[in-house]
Amino acid sequence: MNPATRTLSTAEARRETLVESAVHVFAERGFHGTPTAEVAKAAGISQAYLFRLFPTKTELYVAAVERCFERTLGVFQAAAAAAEASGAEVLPAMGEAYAELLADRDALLGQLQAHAAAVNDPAVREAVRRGFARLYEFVARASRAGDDEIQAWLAHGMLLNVLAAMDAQSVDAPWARALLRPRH
Amino acid sequence: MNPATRTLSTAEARRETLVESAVHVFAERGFHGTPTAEVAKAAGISQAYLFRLFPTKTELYVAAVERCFERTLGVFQAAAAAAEASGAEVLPAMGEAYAELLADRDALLGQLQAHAAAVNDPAVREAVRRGFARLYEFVARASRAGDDEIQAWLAHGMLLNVLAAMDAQSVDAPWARALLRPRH
DNA sequence: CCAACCAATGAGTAATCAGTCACACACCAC
DNA sequence: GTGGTGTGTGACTGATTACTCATTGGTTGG
Repeated sequence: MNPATRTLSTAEARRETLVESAVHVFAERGFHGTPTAEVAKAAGISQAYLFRLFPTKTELYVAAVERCFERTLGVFQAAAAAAEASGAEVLPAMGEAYAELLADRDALLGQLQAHAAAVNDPAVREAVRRGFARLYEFVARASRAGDDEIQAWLAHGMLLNVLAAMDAQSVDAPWARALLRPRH
Repeated sequence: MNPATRTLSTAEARRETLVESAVHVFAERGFHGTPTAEVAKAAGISQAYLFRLFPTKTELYVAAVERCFERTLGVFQAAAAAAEASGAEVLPAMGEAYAELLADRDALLGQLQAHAAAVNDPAVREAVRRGFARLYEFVARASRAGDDEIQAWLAHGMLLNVLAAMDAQSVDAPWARALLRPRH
């Protein structure tokens, strides 16, 4: 039967929506704080089927973490391409692209949660390292900036992650205003 | 009886060792990943007594997060005082003090876990905001640096947190070497 | 049409968790 | 010593969790 008129999805399509739902749900409460039942519910499938698609919670989580990094990388790739097309500086353009991620929240908070989970889970730690490596290598190649500049740029990104986690945008205090201020 | 020869501790002393143990244990696996029984065991008390000293797990966790920030702040205060005494620049001296925290790991990873837990727990979020505010205000006052400089300095700290979480020090790759390199 | 395959689930289960409670023992003032 | 106060625990409990299994029913090639 034509896949478009099927009532059953293919396992691959289900896996795809499951991972997207997982990114969203894990972003709020993290690996340990989010029950698999909740991820299944968000994806519109039964908990039993979740475990058929991903044999363990950790494997699903790793897939979600990888998706987070892919989405982040995608945003920066698009920003870099746009900057090169218009002849603008690549690194500042990618910095401004962070605003898109801040609006989304999922990719940013998902990374933050992944960093926390990486501390004592080897599989997550490997996934985070791979994601970081790809991000660094892309930025280094696309921006042609020096190591110091890239380091400072990535550090600023990590600061934005943390400020997003504590919702600094809704704090009216000097420290919040100073730290959220865009660099010039 | 002389407190030194008591076999029972005072509740206050127990609370103190409990919080210190909590900082250590929560640093590895975070709020949701760490059972209260494990914290009690690390502190050498029963789980029942833990709940007498702190009525909920969240209250204990908030106390541990506050302790993390106090320890971090203490390290920077000491570094700033030493720098002023020797006439050195304050901000770089505090940056080098990060090495002490990296060796300890508890305070650094504790903060990282707190950032993750802050996303959906209002009490933790408030504690993290308070800690961040105090840290920022101390650095601003002690270093007399401009907002941009402080922002970059704190951002670099957040990057070090993340690199500690993924144990980048034991990764032999260009990205790890580049990001761990001290700024000049 | 049918047989083999695959998507999908309801209803579990054993383990773990935060939090409770009744009770034991140490300390100290009198 | 005795009684009152504070320290400390073993033994629970009800809820939640990751994960399983038997089964149903849609889909497809021949």
